[in-house]
Amino acid sequence: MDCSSRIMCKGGWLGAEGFAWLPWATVRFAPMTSTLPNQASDTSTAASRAAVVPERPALEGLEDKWSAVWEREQVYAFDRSKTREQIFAIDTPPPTVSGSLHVGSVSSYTHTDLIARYQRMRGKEVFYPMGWDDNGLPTERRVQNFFGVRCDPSVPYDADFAPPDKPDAKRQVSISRGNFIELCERLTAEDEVAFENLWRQLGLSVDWSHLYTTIGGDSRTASQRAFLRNLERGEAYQSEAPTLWDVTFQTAVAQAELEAREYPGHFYRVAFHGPDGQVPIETTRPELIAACVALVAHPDDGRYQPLFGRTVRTPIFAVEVPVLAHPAAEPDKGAGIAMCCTFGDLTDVQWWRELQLPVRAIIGRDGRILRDTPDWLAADEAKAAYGQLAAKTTFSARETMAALLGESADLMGEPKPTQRMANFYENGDKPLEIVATRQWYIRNGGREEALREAMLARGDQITWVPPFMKHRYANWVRGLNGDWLVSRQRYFGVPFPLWYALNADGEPDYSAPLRAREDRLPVDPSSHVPDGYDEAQRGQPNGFIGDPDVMDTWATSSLTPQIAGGWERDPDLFGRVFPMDLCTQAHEIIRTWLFSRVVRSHFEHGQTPWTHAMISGFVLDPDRKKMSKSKGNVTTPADLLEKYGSDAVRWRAAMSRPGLDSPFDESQMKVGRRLAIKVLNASKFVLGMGAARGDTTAISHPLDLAMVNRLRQVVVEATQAFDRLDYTTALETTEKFFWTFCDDYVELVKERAYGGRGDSAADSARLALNTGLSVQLRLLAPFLPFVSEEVWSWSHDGSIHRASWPDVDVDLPDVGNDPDLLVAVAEALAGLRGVKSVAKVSMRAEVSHATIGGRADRLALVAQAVDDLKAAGRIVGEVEFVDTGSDSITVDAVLADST
RNA sequence: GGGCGUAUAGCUCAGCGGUAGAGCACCUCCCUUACAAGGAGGCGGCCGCAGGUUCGAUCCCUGCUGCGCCCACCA
Repeated sequence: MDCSSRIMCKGGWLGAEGFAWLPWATVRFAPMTSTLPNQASDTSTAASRAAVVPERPALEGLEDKWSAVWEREQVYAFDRSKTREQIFAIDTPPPTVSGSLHVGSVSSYTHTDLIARYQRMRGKEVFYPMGWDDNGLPTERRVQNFFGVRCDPSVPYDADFAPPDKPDAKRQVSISRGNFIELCERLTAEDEVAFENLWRQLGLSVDWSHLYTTIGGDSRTASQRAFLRNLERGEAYQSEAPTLWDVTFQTAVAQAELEAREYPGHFYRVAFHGPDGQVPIETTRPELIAACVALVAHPDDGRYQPLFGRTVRTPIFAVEVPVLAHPAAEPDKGAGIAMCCTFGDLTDVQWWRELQLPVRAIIGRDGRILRDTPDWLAADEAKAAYGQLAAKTTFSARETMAALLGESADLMGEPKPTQRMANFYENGDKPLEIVATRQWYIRNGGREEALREAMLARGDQITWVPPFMKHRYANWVRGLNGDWLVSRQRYFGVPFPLWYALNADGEPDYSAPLRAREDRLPVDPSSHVPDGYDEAQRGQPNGFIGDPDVMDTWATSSLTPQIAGGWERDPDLFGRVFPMDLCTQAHEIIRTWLFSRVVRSHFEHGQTPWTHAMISGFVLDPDRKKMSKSKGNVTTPADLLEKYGSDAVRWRAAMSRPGLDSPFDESQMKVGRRLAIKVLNASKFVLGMGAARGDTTAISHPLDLAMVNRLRQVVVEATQAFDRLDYTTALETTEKFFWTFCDDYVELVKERAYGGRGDSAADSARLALNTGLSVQLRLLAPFLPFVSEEVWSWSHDGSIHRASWPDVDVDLPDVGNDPDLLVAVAEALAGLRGVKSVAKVSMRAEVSHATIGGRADRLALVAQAVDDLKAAGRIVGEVEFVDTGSDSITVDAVLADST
């Protein structure tokens, strides 16, 4: 070995005995345990198979290559022979198929996959199914236009049906619900292929044999069974009540699907006619004056107290309505007295209910003013005025009313423009109306304190990541103002498994629904017949009709753990995966998907559906606005994956922590790509270094031992981070070490590994390099599944994704060496580089004399690896150590050229 | 209006009672036999504002302010 350099000592602290234990004299590490681990032998064979390392490794093509291999070898197949304790089960959101996947989806699903891959390498059998949410309105609309058909539930199923050759949007063919669903399935199947391909390209380690769709048979069966049981236990009920109604889709919608948006309008100051003169009110909806049932003011409002208990006459229609007191009226809003109509808003509903007012509805399900003149309008002038409104949309009826009020001098002053917030269906573009209809509800705590508390308690049983997301859940549950409205007046959804008997007059008896038997599910009540009836009795007096409605899409997706887990369909499987370990999703659907699953699981199983909920943030556009298709600021993920590689995009996703929104920044993708390329090149170097003799016990050089010990710390930290679902810290810890490994450690040991200082010294370096690489590849595998698999394949037969997660007791000998040795030597090397950089010379420039300053104990560490430092720093002359007492290592160097 | 989060370098973000950190960007230099799709070095901060606790506060407490999200808000 090269001992030609003299170690000089100024302070006298570095006596000859200080080097007695230097590693080339004595090997100092704990002996390996008798059971030599697999990975240790792997690393020793790794170098010998280096012939397969490609000459110029590249990222291009790795996605196609490895996703095909993973599929062929069923690397991610779930082994259902494992017990519940050995299994890690994940409930992941089924993407809406008729939408499109965006970078936010890619980010969020990657987060799930990181955990899945980590748990799999930790030895868990991971149950990671995927679903497609193809059940819902967007699909319906698309199918109608694409095929030129419309669903008519009264039409019987036609097994030989074929869609029109030339779709005619204006003359859509009426088809049965069964046929309509078949067309929906046919169209969504194409989208689902594209979705699956994208997920495979992204590297999601899903077991595709467990794929489900929310409109598929298993989902229909599970949805109907769960509903029937809710009904049986009294958790589901029907009610005829004012309901939020979307006039475009002509369906009821639930509280969870509302979105408040700004909506332009005007305040109209309108005179009602009181016994003592005019009573002005302010309204934004004068078209509802015909539906007015009362005026309401606050009980303490002195202005209106004289009117309480008396009546006033409505303008134009001359209907006498009472003036009533209710605390929900706000004196400082508008005129302080409001007209209560059936129904203009939810406050109207409250007044109507609590003041026991009559129903005077004038808006139909199509959002237009009812055609027939209501019977409460008696005066001829009133009937004439109504005739001008009938069949108009609310918008044009409002204009007509304003004109009429102007003519009758009941409009006081000019209407004042205003921006008000109005409730919209989240997928709709017109404000919701309120229409009294018969609907199905599932209890969710919105009306019962005890159930609400139970749901809050369920929230407490879940471990939330990040923890503050629990507030979102609690906030929502506390703010519920009614039960969950689950029926929709639509077709492409799961039908209610119910029929209603018709009496002699052909009127349905809603009080005693005819229920489908569980063993006949799934049923379509428009095609199937209830027990005891035959098809000929459908719609006939004393016969039956099917329930025409379908369930809310969330009524199905609220059962994804049950659907994916085989509830009642495959009890053996269900017993192994439920309750699940993890649910992952974005924060926007805590109120819908997450909460509704808790509700269903609470009723059916008496527990939460999973133990942990990991909530992703959004990917925002560069201006920190939420990305949305309507804004046109969506970046398509396929292009990104193509341009930078999936590993790079996954890296970017992994850098955003759970629950935190993160702006999209394409330059970040380059950073991830650089890491992936670095993995290729560093691996090529290490594996191309040649064979090393022995196992990890032959690692003997102090620098190598320090690297190994530092890596032990990294493994512990990354593992602890992953265990608390903090994948970002796991990545940062690993990556930071990896760059040090490449930039400092590899550079320091390069010459020695090439054999420049003898076989024993070379073996130590090569073994440490191989061990270090093996461990780091496995630490990186969840993040960079493609490049890590590629590199692993150069020296292994099996998949890295089924290799074991690094274990300090198995992979890395505990050598009791100070990990700071690597840090201190790297600082010294950086100092040498700094000198050269300032002198603007090549890093290859030789150094004739170097003076290294620092605290004595750290200098002693540097001294142990001074041979490698001299090689890497091209120091041809002496190295002098000076005790400066400072924590940091400083370097002065004389360049050979300038001496 | 209620709730939650957030405010640190030009950008994206760590840190968190003890002398301010990383990556990107920018500037300078270097073709070095794993990697020029590289490498090395450097410039760059009233750690939002104001109080308080403390020997000491970017960190803990209080109050403001900005930004974001969720909820409520249709007279």
